Amino acid sequence: MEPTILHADLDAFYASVEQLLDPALRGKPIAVGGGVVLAASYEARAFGVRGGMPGRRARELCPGLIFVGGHFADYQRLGDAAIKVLDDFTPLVDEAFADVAGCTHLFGPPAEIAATVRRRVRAELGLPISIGVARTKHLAKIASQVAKPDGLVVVDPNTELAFLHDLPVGLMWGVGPATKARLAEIGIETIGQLAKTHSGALRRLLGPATGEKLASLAWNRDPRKLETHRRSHSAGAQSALGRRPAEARIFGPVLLHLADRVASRLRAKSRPGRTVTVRVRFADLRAVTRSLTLDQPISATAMLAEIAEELVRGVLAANPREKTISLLAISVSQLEESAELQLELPLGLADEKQRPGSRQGLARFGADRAIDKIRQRFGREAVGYGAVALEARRSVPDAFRELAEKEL
DNA sequence: TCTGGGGTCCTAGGACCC
DNA sequence: TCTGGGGTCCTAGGACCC
Repeated sequence: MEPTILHADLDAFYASVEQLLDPALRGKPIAVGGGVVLAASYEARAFGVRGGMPGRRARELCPGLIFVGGHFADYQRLGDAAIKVLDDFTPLVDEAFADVAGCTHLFGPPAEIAATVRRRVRAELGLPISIGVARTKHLAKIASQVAKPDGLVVVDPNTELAFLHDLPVGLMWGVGPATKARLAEIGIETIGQLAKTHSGALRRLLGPATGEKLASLAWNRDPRKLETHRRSHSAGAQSALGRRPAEARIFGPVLLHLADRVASRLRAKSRPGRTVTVRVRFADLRAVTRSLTLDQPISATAMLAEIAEELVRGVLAANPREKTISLLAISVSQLEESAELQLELPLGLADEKQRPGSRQGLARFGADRAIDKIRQRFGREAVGYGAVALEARRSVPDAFRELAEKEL
């Protein structure tokens, strides 16, 4: 069987865009971000600079490092444009994967299609992109990592295991820092060593699900298909706060802003949810979550904010020694597939704690609808809750947040 | 002057029902 | 009355991915 699955990955994406926009940055070590590195150019990576690293640490590693602000709208535009190039070949596109099995009669063998995609992205967008081609998603993904930077790797179906087994386990799907460390403890560094380990031992070491999954991935027996229409199961928002007192005057406005972000997305897609989860991170980065599942789904901003605030108060009451918070998050899950107008009414609170009178409920529903409409016409910033107080403290622009949002 | 933001999946214990 | 088992839902925490 021919390898027909492509995985395309833009190299050091944000950093490459910055070097595209400003030729003076080309060939130089740059980092996108400030307090934390969101992306580093290959020149910076050579010094050990990595995404997610505190800016200060990055500067220590690479004294000449240039920080750039971040053109988030351009990342969005160019990322979409790259996916669009894949779309020109096949409708079977799932994130950065594409299955070209059905279009080789039009465009030639997969390797040729991959080469064309790379040429076009370079010519039309000015960006380097690496592509892996294989029979399975997992192998294609690994091949694209091996192809970096700016390369193409096609995995011959006859030598799949030979290709896979020489590589480090860290390249596998599902192997992050924790699993990698656990495997290292029993002497496993390569995918080949993992493959030769008894699956019972893996299950005991990593749990039944992870053990089973890694064993099947290591033997390339993971027939996962491309999914073109996945729906989200949750929607959330979070905000890092630095170090702030754990007081209502601080967390109240933040929660209102987060609730607004989440609830307006739920309303836009008519997908209210039943479970509200908050996450509170303390000064020492220890995080605690607390959740509540309602009888009825909700998508009203004020309702979500009130429930979230109750949950946060519960967390703080249970951790009386914590006086400082460093992050707050709200997530809504158990999303309903469809929402009639009825369900939008905030009558969902199951218990006696706070059931808003129906007049108040209707008024709030009207307020949400009015805000949604104004934003549709004039943009997100035109009107909102508590946004003014937050503007100065926000560590990351909303444009960056929107980049990470998935379609609900 | 230590660590961004939006998601998914897995695990494990307890409640509750049959 | 005591004991056993399975299924489902909820909650909390952790690991991982993009």
